[in-house]
Amino acid sequence: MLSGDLPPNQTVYLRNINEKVKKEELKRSLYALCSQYGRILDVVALKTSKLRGQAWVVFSEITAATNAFRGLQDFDFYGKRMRVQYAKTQSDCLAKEDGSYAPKEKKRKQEEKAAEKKRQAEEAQQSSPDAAAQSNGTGYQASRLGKPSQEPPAPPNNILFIQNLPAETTSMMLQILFQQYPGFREVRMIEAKPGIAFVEYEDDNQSMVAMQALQGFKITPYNPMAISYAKK
DNA sequence: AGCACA
Repeated sequence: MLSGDLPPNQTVYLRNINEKVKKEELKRSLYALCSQYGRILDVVALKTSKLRGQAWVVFSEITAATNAFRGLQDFDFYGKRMRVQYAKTQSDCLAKEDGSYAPKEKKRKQEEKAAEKKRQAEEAQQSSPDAAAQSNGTGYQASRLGKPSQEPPAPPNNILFIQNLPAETTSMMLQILFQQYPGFREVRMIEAKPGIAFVEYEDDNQSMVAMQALQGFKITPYNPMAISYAKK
């Protein structure tokens, strides 16, 4: 009897994750990696002593979870072989959808405290007169894809040029995605130029395969990546 | 290995 054979669940439980990865980066990398298998509703990761090295990824469809279960078994993630199981229970974000969510007694007090804190923070916001003016209301900056260029796109070659990446993107996150395709060599990012990256493959065919696979791929819900060939 | 929902 293997420990891993729980019944299928919309949520996959991941373990044997490199514990050095920071929580926010971990969530983003998992979001990026797991989005290949379907729409993700939530990623949960905690770094408490009992829960570090583990994460839950909640899919909108059980079939997506099943594909992730198969596709990511033993996936090399930050240098460790990730293990995938189905979650034992339903995720809260799904219970909230179908109305069956009942907060656990344990947490009630903490939540009340958090709500109180939030209220106070909002009050503080309102007393700052130009807080609203600093935001464009969309929650993120207008994307800077650069001026529509007159020049024709660069011809196919072994280096991909990636644009429209969210500012939080790290080269490790891109490596996790792009190294899944054969011939991967390296990711290069430029400190002074957020939102773009170069990904090199051994040859033109391999870069094309990766481009087709990841064109428009969303690392976060609002940033479909735009992949073209690098100018040489 | 460890199954949560900061």
